[in-house]
Amino acid sequence: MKFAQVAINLPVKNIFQQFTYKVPEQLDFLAEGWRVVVPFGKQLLEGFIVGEERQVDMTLNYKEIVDTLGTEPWFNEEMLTTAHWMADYYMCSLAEVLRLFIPGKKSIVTVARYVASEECAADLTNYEQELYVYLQINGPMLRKDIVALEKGAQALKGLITKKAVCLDYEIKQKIKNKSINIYTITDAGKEALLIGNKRIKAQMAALSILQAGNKLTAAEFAKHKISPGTIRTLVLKKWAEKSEERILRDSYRAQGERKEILQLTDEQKTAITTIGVPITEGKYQTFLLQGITGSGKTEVYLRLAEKAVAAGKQAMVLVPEIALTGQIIKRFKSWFGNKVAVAHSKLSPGERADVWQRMHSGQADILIGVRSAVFSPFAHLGLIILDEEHEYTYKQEERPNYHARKVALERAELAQVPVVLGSATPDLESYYKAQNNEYTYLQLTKRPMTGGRLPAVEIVDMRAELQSGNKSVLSRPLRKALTETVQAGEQAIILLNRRGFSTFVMCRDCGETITCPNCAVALVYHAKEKLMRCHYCGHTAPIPDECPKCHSRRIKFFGTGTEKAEGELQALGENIRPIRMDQDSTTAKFAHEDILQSFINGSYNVLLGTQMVAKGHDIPNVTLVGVLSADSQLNLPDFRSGERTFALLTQAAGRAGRGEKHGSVIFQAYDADNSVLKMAATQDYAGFAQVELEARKELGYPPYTDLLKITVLHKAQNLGNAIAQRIVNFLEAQCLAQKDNSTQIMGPFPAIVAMVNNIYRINILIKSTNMVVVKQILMSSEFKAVKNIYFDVDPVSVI
DNA sequence: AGCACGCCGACT
DNA sequence: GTCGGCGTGCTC
Repeated sequence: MKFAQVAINLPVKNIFQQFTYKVPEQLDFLAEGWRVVVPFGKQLLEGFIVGEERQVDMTLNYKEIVDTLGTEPWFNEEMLTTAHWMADYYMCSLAEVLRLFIPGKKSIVTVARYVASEECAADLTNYEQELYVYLQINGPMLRKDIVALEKGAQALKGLITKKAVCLDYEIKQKIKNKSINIYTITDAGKEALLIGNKRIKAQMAALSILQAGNKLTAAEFAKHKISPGTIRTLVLKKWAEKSEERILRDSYRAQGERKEILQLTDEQKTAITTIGVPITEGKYQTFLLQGITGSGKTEVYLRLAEKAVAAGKQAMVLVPEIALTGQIIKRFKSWFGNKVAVAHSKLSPGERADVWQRMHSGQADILIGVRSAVFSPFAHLGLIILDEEHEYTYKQEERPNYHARKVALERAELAQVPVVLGSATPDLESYYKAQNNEYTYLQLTKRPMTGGRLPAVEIVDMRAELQSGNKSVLSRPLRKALTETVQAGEQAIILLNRRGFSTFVMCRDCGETITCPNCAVALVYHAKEKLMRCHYCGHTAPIPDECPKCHSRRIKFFGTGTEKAEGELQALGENIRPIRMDQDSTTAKFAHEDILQSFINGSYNVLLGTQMVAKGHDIPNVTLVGVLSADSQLNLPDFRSGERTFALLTQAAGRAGRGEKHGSVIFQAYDADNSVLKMAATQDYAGFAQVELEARKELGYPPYTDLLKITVLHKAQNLGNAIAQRIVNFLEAQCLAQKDNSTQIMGPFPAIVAMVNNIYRINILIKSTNMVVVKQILMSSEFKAVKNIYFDVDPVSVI
């Protein structure tokens, strides 16, 4: 390779091209997939070699690759192909995508300093001369320090043009490998041990331990009461050898538990056998595993992973959120011990690098991780599992707006491995594909524990409650059920649907609400901090005692937050001991686990919180689940609001009656006749899917079309609108020119939250059955690199 | 991202 | 007339 195409590791969206670099002779082993250090402009940056450049323009003066990062290529062919596909599909640059495949955003930091050149032929001005001498005396200086000097910027500019200074780079590897000294016995040592020597007892003891233990660390020697001095002597005598070994940090190491082998149902056995075939054969095939809550999907995952491991392969297990996945991690750890690596967003770049290194080197067999784990390197990938595949946390809401499921499927096809998509309430797109035999559909319909009994669900009409004089957030049936549950020594979960439950302030006389001055949203009342806060920009304001508009003192607090609900629960009686779990109470790393633990051990008997109480965990003593305002999300103007509500309610309901006892569920709603609620109450997924799919077909929404959301951000509303309108006009003209009637352009219209931090947000929504062409049109237009324009391919939310 | 270039307002 | 504001464009 004489010349290489290099993608530069820069977090910018407007560099779409690759750059050509000369490969110096001493680095002629370089090939595709290597990470390198290259000069770029005035800086040294990390680059990714993505190919060989054969058509070189000899009139150009190419720069040379400076150094390598690592001792082998980081990207294999499968990763590079996935990256190319992603850049194309998600409308971004290759470099932007490649960055996702490396742990940490930057791998190197370069510090550039100006050095006075050895000789200086040109005439210098007084200031230049002064700086030149200053540099000679004080040594290399940072640009910012020179500029801080009097007339520094001017003098520096002069010296640069007169070639009297040059840049000196210091490259720092950002990720420090944590390593440890390891001692091994040498042949000479073995011999010495064989001969023996009574006068050096400690050394002989150390040698025999070494011979038995093979590799030992200083800490392990200490356990055997062998001092560091003795070890040093052994190394000096060449009886032992010191080497460095990288230690791979693992924050989940402690979670070891007993391996539990559960009895499998026939359905589970069928699923395991069916999916086992492509695992052993090494073939790409996608399975949709739909299992009702409590039907033992995790057990299936474990057996499948075991099959993969038995075949000498690795498994990637993706989960929506690590905090809600304690159970899965525990079970995998109990089965596979330290062969399990866990990757989540709270890992430091170093820790994440270690986890990925374990997968890359094949030291670990199983990777459990969130969205970003889909980019981990694997030595020999054999299986991909996506748990709760319908969850929207798999979609990245920032650039590049990828969906981990989509990426996983792509990688799986390239690596020829099977994918298992598991869910109780599959994403309608996945379900649709399963219906059309694109995916293999497998079902788990029975609960092994309670013989398939699902909880009884009651829908309570809150309007009727209000009419009969109950102003509380708790309906009478729910109060009654709560009292009975705690009296029976059982536990309850109360889910507050966040939306519609934040407390806002409104004037009773003029109807004015207190809104954020920077964003187009109402401020939320926080009782604990005694202030109003904006949930978008963090702006805070004091609690008003009069209306800012009409100065009326008749101000009312609307809505009910978790805090208020907690108060009402406590008022029910002293038998009720509620604990709250929401964003505010779970900021610490394991606070979530702690709260759950104290609920499980019975210190509290009512768990109250937002969406997170509905997910993941399995508490046998919970027999009652109440959902306050079950329908609040249904009113959002988003075509997926029905699907979201159905999934949430089904999951929440599934928390009741996980143990021996039968569970009951209460949905409180203002629109009690809503068909989505009714179908969620009877857990009728197939019925819901049929109705919903028909509606999607009618309205031209996924899975019948593809969506692309374009957002324009601008501090001036009219200018933003003008840009958006230009995009729409351009697209309409292009579609007309290409006689494309498979594309529908909607908008521009202001986003639901029309302004955040004083920046207006204007949306355009494109529905198309021919999205590839639409993307091509946009990517060859002037709009592709404009910084205020954002493309979101397959948006999760269209509002 | 950095950094240079370039075009307009407030100062020695 | 010069310093320096940040809008724009380029980096093999």
